[in-house]
Amino acid sequence: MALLSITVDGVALSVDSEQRPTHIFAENKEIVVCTINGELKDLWTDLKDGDVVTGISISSPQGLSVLRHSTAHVMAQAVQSVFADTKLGIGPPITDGFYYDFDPQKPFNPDDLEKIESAMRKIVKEGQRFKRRVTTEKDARIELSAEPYKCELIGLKSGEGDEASVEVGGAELTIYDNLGRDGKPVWSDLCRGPHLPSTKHIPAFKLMRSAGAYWRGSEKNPMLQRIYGTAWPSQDELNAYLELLAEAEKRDHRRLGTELDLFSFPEEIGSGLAVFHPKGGIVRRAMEDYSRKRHEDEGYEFVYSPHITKAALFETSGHLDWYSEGMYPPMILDEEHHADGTIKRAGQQYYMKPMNCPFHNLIYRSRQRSYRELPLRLFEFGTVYRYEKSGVLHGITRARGFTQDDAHIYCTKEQMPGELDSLLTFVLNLLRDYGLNDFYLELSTRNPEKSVGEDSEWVEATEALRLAATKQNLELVLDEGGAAFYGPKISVQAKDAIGRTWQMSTIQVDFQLPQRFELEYVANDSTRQRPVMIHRALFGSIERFFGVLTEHYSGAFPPWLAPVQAIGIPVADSFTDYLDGVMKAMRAAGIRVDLDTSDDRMQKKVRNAQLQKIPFMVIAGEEDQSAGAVSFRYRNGEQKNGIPIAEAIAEIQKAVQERIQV
RNA sequence: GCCUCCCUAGCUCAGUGGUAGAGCGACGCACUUGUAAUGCGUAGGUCGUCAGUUCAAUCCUGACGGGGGGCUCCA
Repeated sequence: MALLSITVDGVALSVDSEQRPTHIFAENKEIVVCTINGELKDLWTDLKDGDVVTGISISSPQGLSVLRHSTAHVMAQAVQSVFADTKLGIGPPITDGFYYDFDPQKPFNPDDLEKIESAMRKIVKEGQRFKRRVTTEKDARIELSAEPYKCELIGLKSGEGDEASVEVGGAELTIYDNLGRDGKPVWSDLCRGPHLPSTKHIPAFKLMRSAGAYWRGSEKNPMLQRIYGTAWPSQDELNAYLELLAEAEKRDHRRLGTELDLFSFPEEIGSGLAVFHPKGGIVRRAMEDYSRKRHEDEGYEFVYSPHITKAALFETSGHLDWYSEGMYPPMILDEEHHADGTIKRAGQQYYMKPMNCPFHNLIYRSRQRSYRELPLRLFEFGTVYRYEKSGVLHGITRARGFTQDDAHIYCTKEQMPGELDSLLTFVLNLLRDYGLNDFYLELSTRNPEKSVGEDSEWVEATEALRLAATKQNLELVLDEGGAAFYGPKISVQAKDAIGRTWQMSTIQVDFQLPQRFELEYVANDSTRQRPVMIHRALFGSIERFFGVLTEHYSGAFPPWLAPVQAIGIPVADSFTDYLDGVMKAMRAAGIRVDLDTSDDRMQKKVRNAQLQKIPFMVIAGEEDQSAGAVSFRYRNGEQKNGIPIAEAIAEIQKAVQERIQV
């Protein structure tokens, strides 16, 4: 028997030539796949002399991907066993799980998912081995003649980067056979691999939902049925993941919006159009007031513009050419008709504004501008209307009418780097004030095929953005070619309390609009120059930011944002008058208070206040009254008794002023 | 826009081809209580809208409106 000299996890070993990684790592159940000479391979791969083998744990990022990809295969096998005549699409791993696209006779329903899941459990229990087999394009086409989508993929073998590469992206065209107990293939799928050694290595999985999805991601293609699933190295990790989802559902802003009486979407108004109730109104106003104050401090000037405009403005800006399908259709005014219905006099078209920048440009252009005025920073809480496709609406975070905290900065080329730098610092600090602390930045650069402007302009602006970003000491992710056609941008991504990422602020350089609006300033040498224009929004939309904060805080807003900052709860009715006096003093001190004078027992009042997530419960009974004091109960259940009234007021005021969470 | 599921009281949800029920909430009465639900009672619904099938529709079918989950999109 021949011996091979190989390196395993950095240690030189001699093994006999029959040995494969699965034998070498047999002791360590965590190892489910390996790299051989740097390439990710099955544990069943044949070894050669000199190979460098490294075991990959199921819990590592690569291991998780393989686990999830293999689980997708098991699901596909189960689907075809339960629903014969189902054609296969693709089935890659994704964050936290996997999906597989199918073309079934009938779309799946929730009962089907249960059937599929139990078929999967059977396959997992059988411990089918995943066996790699190299094939040729010709043979594969014959073998997969019943799988039209797979055949389409074979032709795309060289395709890189898209999800289909999981199937056919490797150097060789390969098929994975699942071997039954007798060692014979029970199911096969065109796939690049690698896979777990066997289906028995899938510790914990669950099917989540089915959904429609366009074949290969294009709406021009037929729609397939996608099933999403999740898979984890242990049942505990699966449970933790499911708990996270349950937690996310509990803090869903749409649910909290109803529970806390913040806002609603009356059907009568229309899809994607919200009304804010008094309590939501308080939160929103607190958000706006603080933002306004900070912008004032930062040298912004406040402007206002109308909600509708004649078409010409959006012709100048170009929006009617590019985005008219995203705009509400025009109102036609003053049109006159002949008796036969033909047009006697053409009307004027007015549009709802989908953005504010053209208006701000008109303000800039309303008179001659001097270099001494720059940078000119125009700010507006501008309400815009966009005809979003019905399927994309999502509560208050993706609506058809919303208000941007929109500003446009006009500056000289020389001022741009400094302006971007201070702007980014301002943005991040403001977001921190609202309680978001975990950020990364994304720099979107030019797509040469779809962009306007000079190379030198792009380079200059992109470098200025990059420099500003680098200074923040935050992770910077490059979004190559992801810029809008008119200029590069930085976006701030923020992580919320349960680790979800939200795209927040954007800072965008625009080479297009100053030109289209012929914006100019008079430079110190009397020449006319074109200013640089920077678009920026911190919240993006106030409504969306409201929704994000609601989910981030799970409705338990910090005192400065809370609709009711303190609620008075008498131990019994006889203390209501005393507490009313305390509440009046608090109100006079600028605190938003409520007094619970209902018939409920004190315990019930505490419960209600707790469910309303009110930061301070101010409780008073005999002991407090005789001491001229109150007792606090906080949202976390802690309490503090016998606080003199003045101290109680000071404590609340301090929390509000310092915008701390309690 | 596309696929799919859903719409019953203010909220959360049961239920049936013969015009409906619970819990919470609201309102009333009694009770007067020190940190997450006191008891009793009352009111509240043309079962999203409009058509169709049927002797009969909240239930079946269709269209429309609104919503959920995805896909595509997101200036």
